Amino acid sequence: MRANESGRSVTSRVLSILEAFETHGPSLSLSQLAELTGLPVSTAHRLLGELHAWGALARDDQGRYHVGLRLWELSQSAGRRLRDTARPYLQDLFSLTQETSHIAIREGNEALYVDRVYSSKRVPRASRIGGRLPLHATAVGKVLLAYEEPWFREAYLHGDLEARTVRTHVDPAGLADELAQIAEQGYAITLEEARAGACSIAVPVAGRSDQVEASVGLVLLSTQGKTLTRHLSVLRGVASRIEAAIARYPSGYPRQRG
Amino acid sequence: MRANESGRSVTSRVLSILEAFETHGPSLSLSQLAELTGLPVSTAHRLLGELHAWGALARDDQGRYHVGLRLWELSQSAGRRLRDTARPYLQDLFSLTQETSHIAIREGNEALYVDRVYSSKRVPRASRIGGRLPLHATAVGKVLLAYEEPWFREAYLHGDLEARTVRTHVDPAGLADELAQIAEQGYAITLEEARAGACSIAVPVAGRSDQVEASVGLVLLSTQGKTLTRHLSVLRGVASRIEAAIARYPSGYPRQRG
DNA sequence: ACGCTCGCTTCCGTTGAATGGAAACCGTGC
DNA sequence: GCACGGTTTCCATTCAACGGAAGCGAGCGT
Repeated sequence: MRANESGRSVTSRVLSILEAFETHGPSLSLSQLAELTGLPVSTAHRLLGELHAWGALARDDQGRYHVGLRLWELSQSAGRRLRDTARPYLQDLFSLTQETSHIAIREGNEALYVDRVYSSKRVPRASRIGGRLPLHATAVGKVLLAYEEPWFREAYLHGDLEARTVRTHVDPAGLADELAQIAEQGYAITLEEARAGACSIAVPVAGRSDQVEASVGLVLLSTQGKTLTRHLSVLRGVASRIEAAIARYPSGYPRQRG
Repeated sequence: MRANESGRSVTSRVLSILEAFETHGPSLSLSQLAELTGLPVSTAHRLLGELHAWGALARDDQGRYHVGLRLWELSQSAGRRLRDTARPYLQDLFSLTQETSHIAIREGNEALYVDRVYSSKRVPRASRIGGRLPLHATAVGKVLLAYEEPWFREAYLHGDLEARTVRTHVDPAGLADELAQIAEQGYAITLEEARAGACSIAVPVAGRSDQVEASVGLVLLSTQGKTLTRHLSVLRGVASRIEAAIARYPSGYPRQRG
């Protein structure tokens, strides 16, 4: 191995290629990938060839690379149980309210959207399946934060609180009070904090150990910001159904370590 | 390198680990992975450690490995355009018919389900997002096959035609006639051929080059097998909307080479 | 039409990351 | 307490990986 990034494993190089699609995807050229990964072009070319042959990546007519469907298929098993459990109820929630419904879990400092039900009618595009948004800027995220352990919440509030819109709450003391209120009242509301024009209401979904494992919410146009709580009972009803289904998970399914 | 699988690259070893989850997932122990991949246990352990540290795999309290959410997030970009384009219309189709709707593309000899809209009401579970079923055993698959090039169709019909249920059509000559009729009438129907208790109707969705790129369909209980064609007009309407949306894709988006 | 540039592809002598058997460790069952 | 099976760690050996150089092809400007 030459001095160029000596000590770097092949696995780490391959994963750095995949990482480049996270940060700069969805379509990247060979040269871009070499630059983003710090690999010489010939090395990148060789590793990309193997990933492409297997189907982890695809290549278009212009020679640009994308994530391949095989990786999509393979990874459907991740989070599938929660998604499959929640989906019918998100669908019911959508049918009852005709508003975009979604469910998120906490991943690090962000809300990760594991599913979402919406239609061609007005869709304030605040979330996307597989997408992430900062906890403090979303209703589902505020719920997840409100029910987290105090040390985590305090560490989060001491971190860098990004203002996603001009309406995002970023004052730590103000957010702490808000989260305490959310824990008391059992729901969170955001008004154009994640995205201009969109407001949201969310409630917690408890897991098997009675800890809050996810949060389910609705997204509406900001014109309906004053009447969000009218959806509370149906949201809570749906959350209860999801919790009951989670409680019915087969025994012995362990919590993830990683 | 020792004689054990000499000449095998690190990348191919890593990919063989991921492949093990395709075929034997979703939860595998270290020893199982070593066996499935043909790697010595210590080699598997080392490579798994790297995949786990990055988030490609997760490990539970019992030390078993699963596909990690990071891979799921990363791979959402694969097929996203078709999924995001089709979803609102699948949702409309579901709202109008209250039946499970799905969309599939052809991947090799199978129908790959890229999206599906369903609810907690009666759901004949024939398909699953990211799942595959043989082309000849599904309505969407028959549509895709009917509009394929003759050489592909003939090669497919000369292959091994699996009987998924006792009702699956597996006679090559009979299937050839059926596919010709499907191409003429513009829709396909299956009656308990993919799964007992479920029947389905599907129509084609043309891509930009007027070739059939996908197929959209409905799944119903087999008790409604005699009245499937009453859904034809709404199915065709939805297919047209999806085609129009595909036609509006930004210019220069190349077909995949892959 | 031609020359230049840039990105991609292929080649191969050199070398250090990867190898995997052995030993140690750990948890479970008897 | 012991045996067993699975997991984890170590390290001497070696060959898969490296990446610079050269070649190729497409696109662009003159």
